[in-house]
Amino acid sequence: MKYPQLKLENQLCHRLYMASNSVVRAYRDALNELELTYPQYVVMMALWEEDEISIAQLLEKTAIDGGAMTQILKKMTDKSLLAVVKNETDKRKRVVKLHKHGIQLQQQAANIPEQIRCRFPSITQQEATQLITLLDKLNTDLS
Amino acid sequence: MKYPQLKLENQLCHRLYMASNSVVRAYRDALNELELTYPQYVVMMALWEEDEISIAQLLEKTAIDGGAMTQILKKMTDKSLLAVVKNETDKRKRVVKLHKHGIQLQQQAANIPEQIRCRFPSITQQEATQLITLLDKLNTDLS
DNA sequence: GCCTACTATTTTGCATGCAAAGTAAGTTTA
DNA sequence: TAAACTTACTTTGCATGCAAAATAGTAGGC
Repeated sequence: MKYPQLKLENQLCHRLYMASNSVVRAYRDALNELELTYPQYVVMMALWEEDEISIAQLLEKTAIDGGAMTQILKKMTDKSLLAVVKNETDKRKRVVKLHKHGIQLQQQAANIPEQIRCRFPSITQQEATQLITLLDKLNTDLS
Repeated sequence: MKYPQLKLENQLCHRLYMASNSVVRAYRDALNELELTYPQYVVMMALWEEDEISIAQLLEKTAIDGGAMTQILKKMTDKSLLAVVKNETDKRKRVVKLHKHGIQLQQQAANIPEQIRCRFPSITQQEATQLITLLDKLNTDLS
């Protein structure tokens, strides 16, 4: 082959692409029970950590696309998981606030991380930590 | 926090989600010059390695969704990068074959890997290899 | 050869991811 | 203070990713 650097086998990025898709797919069954998609689950995790934050803060924490976030919050509002309320101080800003149902969902979600963890038994705890460290480096470079 | 396992900070999967999106975004400028999207580029890489393979083989190599692949090949056909031809032996199968333009594009793509590599300077070559190894493990577990 | 099962691919409907344009409100500048 | 910016979101149009159903076409079992 003329250009070995173009072989799929040598592409770190293609590995990431596959891994990300596989992982999100792996969540599907567990999340279906909560009637959440993966991005919606990420939004919930962000809000369980800190409720009543602005949409900008939510975008920052989740790294979800802004355009998509509008739609995601709309759907989650329809499901009564949360509400998006105006900020009187600065009317451009909007604050996201969990509803009762959204708060209660945390308990049902508590066992999901463990469930997913079982899906990649070949990865040791040390390797998982290593992966996180390396991906954080990558994400810092690309942000 | 009641459930530390739900903290975003502890989510390997969220790191993957961010990294995959960031990396695909990083390709955009370089790929725009070739008028390719990232999945389309992956298809090209697969075909540059081995031309005239069936759609099933292409799906296997690229890990792209089957439903999406139909659309992707349609667009690439419109751009005269390739053709999808019937297999006379087994009429269910279809074979993907690069056109002249698609073959020539490889040369223009040759410098893309290097360009992308420059976007994450914090990652050493050794760490990149390590990442690939770990992601392969993960992908094997999830496949 | 006929019916059933299986395979390869496409289609459909929904949920993002993304760039770019649009909107509304707050801030800065001349 | 009015025009020019900037901020915080929302909207739009396009390209997937995904599950599930629909379409051929092929292979097996009787």
